[in-house]
Amino acid sequence: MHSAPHILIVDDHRDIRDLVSRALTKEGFRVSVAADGRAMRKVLSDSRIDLILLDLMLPGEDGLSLCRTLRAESNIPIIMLTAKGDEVDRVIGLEMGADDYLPKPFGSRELIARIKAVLRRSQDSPLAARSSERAKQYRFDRWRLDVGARELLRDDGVTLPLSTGEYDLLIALVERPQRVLSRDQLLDLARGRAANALDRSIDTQVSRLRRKLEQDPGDPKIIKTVWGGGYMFTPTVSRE
Amino acid sequence: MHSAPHILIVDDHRDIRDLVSRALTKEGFRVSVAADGRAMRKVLSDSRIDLILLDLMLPGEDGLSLCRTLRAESNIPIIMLTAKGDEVDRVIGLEMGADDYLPKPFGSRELIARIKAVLRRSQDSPLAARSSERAKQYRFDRWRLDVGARELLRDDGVTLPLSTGEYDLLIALVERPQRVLSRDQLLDLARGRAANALDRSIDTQVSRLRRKLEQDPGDPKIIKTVWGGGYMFTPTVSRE
DNA sequence: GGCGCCCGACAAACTTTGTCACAAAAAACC
DNA sequence: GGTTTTTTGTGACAAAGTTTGTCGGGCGCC
Repeated sequence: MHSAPHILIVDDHRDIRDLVSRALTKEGFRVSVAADGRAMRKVLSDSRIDLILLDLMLPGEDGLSLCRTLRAESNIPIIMLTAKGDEVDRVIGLEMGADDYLPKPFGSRELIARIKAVLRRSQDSPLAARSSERAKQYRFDRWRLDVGARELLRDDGVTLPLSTGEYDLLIALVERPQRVLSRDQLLDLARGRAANALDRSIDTQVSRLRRKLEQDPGDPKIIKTVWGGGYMFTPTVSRE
Repeated sequence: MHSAPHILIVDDHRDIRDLVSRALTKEGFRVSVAADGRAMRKVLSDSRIDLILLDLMLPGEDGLSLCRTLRAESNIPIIMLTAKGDEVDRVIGLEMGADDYLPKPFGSRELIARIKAVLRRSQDSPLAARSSERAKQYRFDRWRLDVGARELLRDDGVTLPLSTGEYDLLIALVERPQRVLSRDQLLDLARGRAANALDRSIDTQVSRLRRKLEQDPGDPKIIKTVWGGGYMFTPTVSRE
């Protein structure tokens, strides 16, 4: 990936979030933050995260159980952070599926080195790590999107070929129906990169998708434009 | 083997992983690391490993039971590492099927010597190591791939001859259906070597495979291209 | 109703992939 | 042991896919 990886920091201490966030930003990463599990889930559904820094001690649901939940549904690499440096936590963290473990206090140099190491490792298996696994199908309007076969089927049986870019964008939309998604978000979700000022690539891709799946591309019913906001995927989607 | 062997280090101590990793890389090996059994299995499914360095003491599933499991399903050579230098472990390790045994602390010179010895030994009996896989068949689309006979059979009874390279690539794909595999991964899985910058050999081989097993090689349904990502084997595969 | 900004469309520039021809390497054959 | 045949890798070029630039029209705001 030639674009900056997107790191999510989950920690209830604002000072830590700010400190780490600044260090990572300076290093060129894109950074999001969350103070607890609920906020974490929100960020995960709004953007594509390449790695999570997860504090062990959190209010409400603690880091370990979050880690286990995350592992159950995705392969996003996790680095555990913890104040206690004892062996027990370390072992538990790795058992829960963390990819690495870093005891506080840590220096930013070390943190960055660890992050890069974990990212490098997880990139050896690039797309395998991305979408939640089991073969699925989505149904909406008169369409069926087969995730295993990367195919778009119309109710009358016709198979519409989708390019990789169209497919990735459609998945991002279909998995977040009835929500306004900004171009930035879509670019992040579908391509894993940030937008630069005059970025029209999402517009172009939406236009191509509409041409393929709208009955009247001039009056779109499925992917609607939200003026000044982005796009919204309006049909109800059923997962199978 | 004219290409660098790929060694997997399984140890929960980061410092050991890093140290050994550095020593082996300097020696010209390709290296992957894993902190526990889960990570180990992930690496094994994503790449072709020529030898495993397995720590006896691991969080969760311990080294001995991992060793036994590994032996049950593959013949990858294993060198056991252990902190306790007593005789008992050594005997147990070898009984579990390890190919060699190395007590910590060990020097990198000694480690490398043992690795080379084990690799040499396992290459002396290359086919013995391979054919112990019980004869299998894979079915997909209208094809049947007979692993024992290295034959590709179409439902109408026609046998399609496959070259060694085509066969190896097809096996790599068939064993990882519905997953995007990068060219690097495929090269590693099918040829056991790393890619150099302008490597088009996988493209060519995929093209040749498509010509043989797709109905319309111009619009492939079985091996799909993921633009910027690699290839994906889309049919559901059943093992017999 | 006019103004400025956002969006859609199209084309140009660029990147990635497919395939061909041929050379190199490996295997088979005599 | 040398020659023929088959298979595999490589570079070139065409085709497909994606991003960027530009322009005109439409939308909201005043």
